[in-house]
Amino acid sequence: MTNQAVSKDQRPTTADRILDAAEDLFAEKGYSATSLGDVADRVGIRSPSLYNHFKNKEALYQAVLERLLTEFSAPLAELESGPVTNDRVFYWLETIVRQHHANPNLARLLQHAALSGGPHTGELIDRLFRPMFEPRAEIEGASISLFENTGLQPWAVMAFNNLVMSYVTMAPMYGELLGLDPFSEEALEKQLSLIKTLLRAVFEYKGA
Amino acid sequence: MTNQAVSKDQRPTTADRILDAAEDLFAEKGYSATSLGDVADRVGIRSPSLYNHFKNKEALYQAVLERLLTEFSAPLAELESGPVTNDRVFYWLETIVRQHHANPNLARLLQHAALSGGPHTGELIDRLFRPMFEPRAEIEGASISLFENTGLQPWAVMAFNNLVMSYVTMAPMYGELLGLDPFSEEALEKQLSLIKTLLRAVFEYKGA
DNA sequence: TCAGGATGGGCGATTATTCACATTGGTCCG
DNA sequence: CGGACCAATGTGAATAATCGCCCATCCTGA
Repeated sequence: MTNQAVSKDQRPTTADRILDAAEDLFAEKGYSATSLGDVADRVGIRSPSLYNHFKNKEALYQAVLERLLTEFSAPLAELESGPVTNDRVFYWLETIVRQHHANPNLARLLQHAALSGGPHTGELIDRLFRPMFEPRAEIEGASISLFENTGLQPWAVMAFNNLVMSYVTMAPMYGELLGLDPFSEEALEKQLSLIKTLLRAVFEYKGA
Repeated sequence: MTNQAVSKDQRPTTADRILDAAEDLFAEKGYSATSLGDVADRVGIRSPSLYNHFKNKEALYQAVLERLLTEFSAPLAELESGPVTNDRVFYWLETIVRQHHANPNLARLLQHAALSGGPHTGELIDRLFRPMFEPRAEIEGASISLFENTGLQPWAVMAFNNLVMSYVTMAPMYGELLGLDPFSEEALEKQLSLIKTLLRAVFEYKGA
């Protein structure tokens, strides 16, 4: 939240403040349950003023989505820029966990889209998930024997991705059960160590 | 969906048909994005008729939730009725995976509630998750060494639960990536074998 | 002076909810 | 057996609130 404008101006432009507010609200309530009145209230303006910056509600949503997608696309591109080794998978996983922890809104937006299967989902699939399932993404080296001939590897990719994203979308509900604010620094460390442990267990597992 | 009335009548009552329709719609769109007109249309009546069976929209939602919670509460109660061994954890996990696969609506409803953090979440926590985190739920036997002194065990419980539920809420989005209808029999087997493999890797993992 | 941005007012559509009324099926009574 | 009652259920019309969106107007800073 509170993404800053890139220019060296000190104050973010109105359009950016609208994007910030809309991002939070779309992520929390979903597209149709978010009213432009709510967005305007949060920015501190009246709702007709929004139309000075965005054509309509749908365009505002698209702009929010665009900003989030570019923000999150870097790590995966980086991973694919070289050979996919165990170490680099670890590093990539840690990066996206930290990224979703720092800004949970993309995961939440994605979850809303997946649930209501709206028209936005197609683009999300192509830009976020498709690259992960390219044949390119096979893990090199013989170190991963667990899913070798089972056809389960794409399913494992999906599972680990779900694990990262559902932490963001579900953890708030577990908050008091765990006795820890899920978005605290301490919780981040715990979730990182859990996920890395799982990944290590997968990598080092030698058949039954 | 299409939960049948328990009585030996052949035709489900109108109230049940309303519950069926509302369950699907609430699960898909969430509470506020679901209109009573949509529900009525799906049942084949006019929206004012709904008020002959439920006091208002909120009461309808509560009734849907109640029916789902009782439907899903059996397996966990069963698990807790005896010593928690590895084998019984496997069996429990398989049972709830099959259950969510057969009716994805509880997971979807839960995800909506978690995202918008509405007033419904408290009850859900208490009735579904709290039991899993009771001290009772420690796994007996020395076979699980992975999380022994790390304090990660509740986090692992959350992680596996997220894994099961996010399959239901996210898999439709992966559908074409996996090349398989996520709710087909074949996909169920794949997801079962993946989750059991992960659990086995966790159980059998012996330190770093 | 002028353009970008904010505003109040208002329009048409949708929503949850209410209410008076029609229809129905079954039960009781003569 | 027939008709009178009744409770349950469905319906159209209407209401108040909210929503996305448009427009004429106004303010302000360069």
